[in-house]
Amino acid sequence: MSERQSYKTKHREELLEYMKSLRGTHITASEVYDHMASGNAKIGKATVYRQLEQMVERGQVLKYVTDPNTPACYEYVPEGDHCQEAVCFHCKCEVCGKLIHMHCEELDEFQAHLYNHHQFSMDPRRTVFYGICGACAEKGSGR
Amino acid sequence: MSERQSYKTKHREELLEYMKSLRGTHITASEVYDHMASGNAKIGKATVYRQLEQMVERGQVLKYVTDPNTPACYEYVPEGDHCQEAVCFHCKCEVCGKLIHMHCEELDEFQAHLYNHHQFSMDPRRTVFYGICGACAEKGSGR
DNA sequence: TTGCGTGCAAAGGTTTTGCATGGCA
DNA sequence: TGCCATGCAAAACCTTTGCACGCAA
Repeated sequence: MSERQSYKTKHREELLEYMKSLRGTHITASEVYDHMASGNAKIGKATVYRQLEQMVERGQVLKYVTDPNTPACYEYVPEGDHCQEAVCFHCKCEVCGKLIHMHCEELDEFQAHLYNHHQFSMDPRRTVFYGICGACAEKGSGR
Repeated sequence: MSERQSYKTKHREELLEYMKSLRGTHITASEVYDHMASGNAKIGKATVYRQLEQMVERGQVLKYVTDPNTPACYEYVPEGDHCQEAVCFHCKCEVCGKLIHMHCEELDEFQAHLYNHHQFSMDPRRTVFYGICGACAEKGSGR
């Protein structure tokens, strides 16, 4: 299986640069598109999707899918962090739909526990915790 | 937070019965719809989606989402495995597709941590941990 | 010159929703 | 009687695709 050729274009660089600048956060394709449109460099929506897809294939960017009817989120993977290093976890609020970033020791510990006691290697890049975020819980309680 | 009422209808029973019969396998909403249509009981597509959604809310069925452009998959959770009292979590092996049920203290603690420190109430009925099970990891290591 | 990259608009496919009607309790 | 369930079709949504042109190598 031969890798497909790829050219180094201005758009590719700009997009990757933007993704890098968001280090530690995720973003949807639409948001990327909007951002690029608001700047001086206007990039078509299809191109955004195509470039993002390529970045995912190269492992430069992670893609999170939560629901079929919700836009996918993309996140830049810092150079050194490739593979197992500390990756972010995500929580998805079922009320407001927000995808929340998370990074904490307890999670790492729990992951280790899963591996040591249950022989299960959880993949944080695929796993999303569903539930209700604090803000929505507050509003909802007064329902 | 009050649970919403729900009636016991013929369609609900038939759908749940069908999901049960698929024990150990997942299926898409469309496939469920097609199956029901081929039988004598014709059930509307919207109803299939709505019932499946309710089953997910009750923890009777798990929902898997892979890609935004791919239909979601549903899988029945065997009775014995979803315990009423203690909450049950699920791990899904991405290699063999096996659904693993578990509940352990560490998990409960982690859930509590999420709530206390991140104000996030995780819903174990909707959350699925993706990863690789012990058996597959062993086989895979010789890759 | 070759073949990937790009833009636009249209297509594609799944899931949701509106609304009137039917059925459970 | 009061709600929930259902069906149908239309709507909504994100994402992909077709095609002609531009640009990297």
